[in-house]
Amino acid sequence: MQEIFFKYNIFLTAWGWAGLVVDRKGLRALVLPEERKEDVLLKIKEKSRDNNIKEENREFENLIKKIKEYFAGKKVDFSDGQLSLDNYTNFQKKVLQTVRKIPYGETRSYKEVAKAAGHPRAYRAVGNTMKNNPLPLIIPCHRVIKSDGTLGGFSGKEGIVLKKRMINLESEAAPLRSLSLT
DNA sequence: GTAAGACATATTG
DNA sequence: CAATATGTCTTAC
Repeated sequence: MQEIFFKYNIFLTAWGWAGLVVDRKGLRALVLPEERKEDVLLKIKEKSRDNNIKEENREFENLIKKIKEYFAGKKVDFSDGQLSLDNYTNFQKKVLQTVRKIPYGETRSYKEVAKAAGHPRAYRAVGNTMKNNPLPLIIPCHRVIKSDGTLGGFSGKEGIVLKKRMINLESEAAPLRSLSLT
């Protein structure tokens, strides 16, 4: 009586093909835009462990629309909606929830996140959690950078470019910047 | 101002 | 026990 547990959808954004996975509890995983659609599917299968996975074309239109708007440069808020985070430890949940509250166009350091999550010295463990973040963008781990102002990591070497691009996108879209950049 | 190294540090598998 | 998407500090360009 196992029904389908995972549903996924792949769609085209201004930055490339992106994908998402949903289970009963809520949004479970998200794949950031890539050039090739088949690579997105591959990542989705990884994240779903290939189990009971089914393509679904109608259910997530609202969320997909928001994601498309985001990559088109619109200021979008993802801080509502049900997430599926049961597999994670308490520490990881706290960190992920903390990061989720970072507003559009702003950044926090790993250290600040650690402190806000109630573990002031666990900044390095915060990095570990970011690496395993199943929901980039929704949980805006791209807004978490190093204390010295440099970017830190983002899913491999290629990923850094994307992180920078996303921060850039948000800084251009956010109109209320009193400071000009150097 | 940048680069490299040492050491501290928390959490996970 | 080892690994890590960090933080500070020190030293040497």
